Amino acid sequence: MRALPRRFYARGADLVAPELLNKVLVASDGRYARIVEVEAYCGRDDPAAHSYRGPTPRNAVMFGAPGHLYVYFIYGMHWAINAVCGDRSGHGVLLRAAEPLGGMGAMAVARRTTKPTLLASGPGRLAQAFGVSRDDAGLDITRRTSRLWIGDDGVSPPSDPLVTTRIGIRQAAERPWRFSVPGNPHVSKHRGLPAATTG
DNA sequence: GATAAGATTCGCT
DNA sequence: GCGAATCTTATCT
Repeated sequence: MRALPRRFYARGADLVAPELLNKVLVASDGRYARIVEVEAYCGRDDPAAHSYRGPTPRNAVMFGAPGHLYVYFIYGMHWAINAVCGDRSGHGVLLRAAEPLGGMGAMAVARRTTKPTLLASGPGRLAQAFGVSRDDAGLDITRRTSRLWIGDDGVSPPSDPLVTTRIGIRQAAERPWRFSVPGNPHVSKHRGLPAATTG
């Protein structure tokens, strides 16, 4: 499996996000899973983005080179994983859910459940399944030598991704920036509103 | 230095 | 469906 090149990430998060569907998140210990649900956060154009008000110590990595990992801690108990996108402009794609393909034993231990659809269906669950924490902030996900990276195993993104509004935000909640693989049972159960279609 | 809110999950009803 | 758990960060004073 090849790693996605840095130029893949060097576009707006809203463009990168749907193309990350069906790509594979790989950990160096053998855990890997197919990405089935993502959300785009578009920097200074996006009131819901952590980077909306400019660089801070927490979000600094989002204003660095694309193809790195932005990791944050939320609600006092959950970690979340983002791929930094764009051109040092604060863009990122939140990885919300994945379908486990390998290393499910380690994921089950980390998650304290063996049910496949509970291993990585949700941003907090996905991070926990992969053992992600502050230590992984800033990882270069374009390199196969990194503890975590994103690869392409030849499966194309869906030609008709399900496009809805994002989950759990209050600002700019109406923007159609959540993308998922239609019908995949590992997509998180939260309901976004259907995005307006162009016909 | 204090406070409020947060890109969530889980268990109980 | 609802609320607790739990702590970091940003934004005040």
